[in-house]
Formats: sequence, C-alpha cells, structure tokens
Amino acid sequence: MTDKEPLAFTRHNHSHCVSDALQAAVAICTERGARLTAIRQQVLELIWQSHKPLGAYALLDQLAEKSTKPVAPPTVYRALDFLLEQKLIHRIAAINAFIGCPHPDHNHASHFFLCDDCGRAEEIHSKSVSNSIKKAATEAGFAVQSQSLEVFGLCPDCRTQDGHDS
Amino acid sequence: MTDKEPLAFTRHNHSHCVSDALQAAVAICTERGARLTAIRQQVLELIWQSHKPLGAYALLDQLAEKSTKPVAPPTVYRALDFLLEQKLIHRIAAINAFIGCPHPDHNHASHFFLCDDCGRAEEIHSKSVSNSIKKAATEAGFAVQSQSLEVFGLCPDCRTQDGHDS
DNA sequence: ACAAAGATAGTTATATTATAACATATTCGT
DNA sequence: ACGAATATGTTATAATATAACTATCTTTGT
Ligand SMILES: [Zn+2]
Ligand SMILES: [Zn+2]
Ligand SMILES: [Zn+2]
Ligand SMILES: [Zn+2]
Repeated sequence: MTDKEPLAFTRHNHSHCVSDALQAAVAICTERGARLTAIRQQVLELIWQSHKPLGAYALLDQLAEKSTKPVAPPTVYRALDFLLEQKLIHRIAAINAFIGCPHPDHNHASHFFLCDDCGRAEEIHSKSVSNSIKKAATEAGFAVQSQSLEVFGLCPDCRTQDGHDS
Repeated sequence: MTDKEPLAFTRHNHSHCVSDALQAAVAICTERGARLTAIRQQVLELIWQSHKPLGAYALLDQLAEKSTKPVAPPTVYRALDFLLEQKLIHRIAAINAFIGCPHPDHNHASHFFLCDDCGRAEEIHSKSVSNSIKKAATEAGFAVQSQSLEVFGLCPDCRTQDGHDS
C-alpha cells in the first residue's frame, strides 16, 4: 500500500492495515536501533486487530489467552510505553485506550475522530486544524510540546444506520 | 468583570475569577432549577482556587481537611459529575484533573493550553480552531457530539524564565 | 569465548482513579 | 404533613497504572 487515505470508517481490506503497520514498525525500529521484541510486536498486532482503541487490560487478557504463563500488567504497560515512545501507537486519554498509528514515520499530533456507536477511531490529518492550533499558540505566546484532539460523535456509518450494534 | 480575556497565564486579580465564577454558577443553576448544594459549591470553589487543574483526590483531601467527618470518593465524584453536567467545570483527560470554566453560560468545546512547567491551564476560544475542526468533521461525514483539545507545552511565563519551580 | 554492562521481562505488591450498591437524610410539590 | 424525588453517607470494589526487585537475555569489549 502506498499513499494512505483515512479508512477506519470505510470498508477496506484490513489485513493490509495490519501488514503495513507491522512492516513499518520493523523498518522504523531497525533504523532507530530500537528493539521490537516479541512481546512488543505481539501487543502492536493486537492493537492493530481493528480500528477500535483497546485498553491495557483488554490487551492483557488477550495476551494471557495466547500464553501459557500468566501475564502481569507491567508486561503490557512496558510494551505500550515502548510503542508510544516510538510513536507506533497513540493513547486516547478520554477512554484510556490505545490505537495504532497509520503514519508512524511522519511526526504529527494526536488528532482523532472517535465514534460513540461503533467505537472505531480515525486519525485526522488536517493542515487546517494543525495550523489553526499552531497559530492560536503563537498568538498566546505558548510553546507547544504535544497535543491531543479527541472528537467524539457518530461516524458516517453509524449516523446513517439508525440502528446500533453496541 | 465583563468581557473576559484569557488570563490564566497573565498576572491578574484572581479573586475576581473566583467571585465571577461563583456568581455565574449560582445564576445558571437558579435559572436551570439545578441545585448548587453546599458540597457542590465547595468543590467548585476549591477548583477555582487557582488556574491549575485539580485531581479528584486532591479535592478530596482538601475537603477532608475542612470537614470534621470523613469524606469519601463518591462525595467528590458526585459533585464533579454535577459540575460537569452543568458545564461549570471541564475535565482534562490527559491528567485526570478538573478546571473551572470561565464561560459556563456559553456552550463550547473543551480546548486548553496546559503548561508543563507551572501546571496552569488556559481555555482557548479560537473561532479558527473550532471552525477548522467543524470543517474537517463535515468533510469526513462525522457528526460531532463533543470534543477535547489538550495542548501541552510552556506558557509565556515559563518559556522565558529559563528556571523552573517544578 | 568470556565477563561485564545494559536492556528486557518476570513477579509481587501497591498506588491512583473511579464506580457500584445500599442506607440515610434532605428537599420539593401537593 | 405526606410521599416522591433528589442528594448525601457509607462500605466495598472495580479499573487503570506504577514501584521495586529479581531473573533473563543481548550487546559489547577483551
Ligand atoms: Zn484497517
Ligand atoms: Zn498517528
Ligand atoms: Zn484567575
Ligand atoms: Zn469552558
């Protein structure tokens, strides 16, 4: 896959998302000399299983299922810390959950649309949004270090289909 | 006080902020038939003691100090729930903390600058930011219900004073 | 190959944030 | 005053996250 359009809310072949993400992760970590260990890659894969942000304990449960040994919280949180540091995932603070980043190679803020109905999240990459925030900060004399925009509502699918599956 | 300019990061007579906020809260609750009880008002006052967002348990501790009886978490969380419902306060999800709203009468999204150094928070009211988000949502076919923007960095004071007090 | 240093993972315990469930008290409309 | 609705008190627990220590694995210099 080449240029990526937002597609969390669009019907698509999701296996491409997963393979792209894993490939990119391997490439990035190799280049940076960061170690994408088995656990870290496993957590990244679990996060990428869908476009719905997943909580740490949901990941923990899924890891535990696949493992013979018990899995403790630090195992998951350390993997998440690594993936966050490498910017391979984003944290959605409002729901204490984590989602894969489709553009890990390209530095950017954490801007999301989050569907209240189906739970899916889509990254926003709007120059207009970014620039207006940058401009507001400049005018306020504020030196931005990081930012997160979490927009909740109904995705195109869920707003038209009156019914719900949640 | 009449038209309010952002002032969390500016030297100002903070007692005006507090009295304005309490006055507005009383007026709004009266108009809505909502009951701003003693506890709720106390929590609102504690939140307004500064422009630094406060966590639930910090509020709990302060309430406990002023009270003879023990204070339990639900007491604080219920008051916070009420204040959030009435939009008298905002929640800053990234730091699990709460901050007073200087414009509770006027419906608006939760957009903040948050200083990593001094801890203060200032509400952003930028048409440009709001409009760009609205536009991005429309283009994506996304129906916005709520939103939060949390921009972290250094406020004008802290970016110039090289030294830190944190 | 080997040992030392550093990084990763296992393990146990605990901190922090938030809510459930039920009992009691207060307020409000009649 | 009465009953219904709302608010508070109380106890317990859920959900999220980290601290601290041990053991293992990986890298690096010799
Ligand atoms: Zn996909
Ligand atoms: Zn991203
Ligand atoms: Zn003030
Ligand atoms: Zn506000």
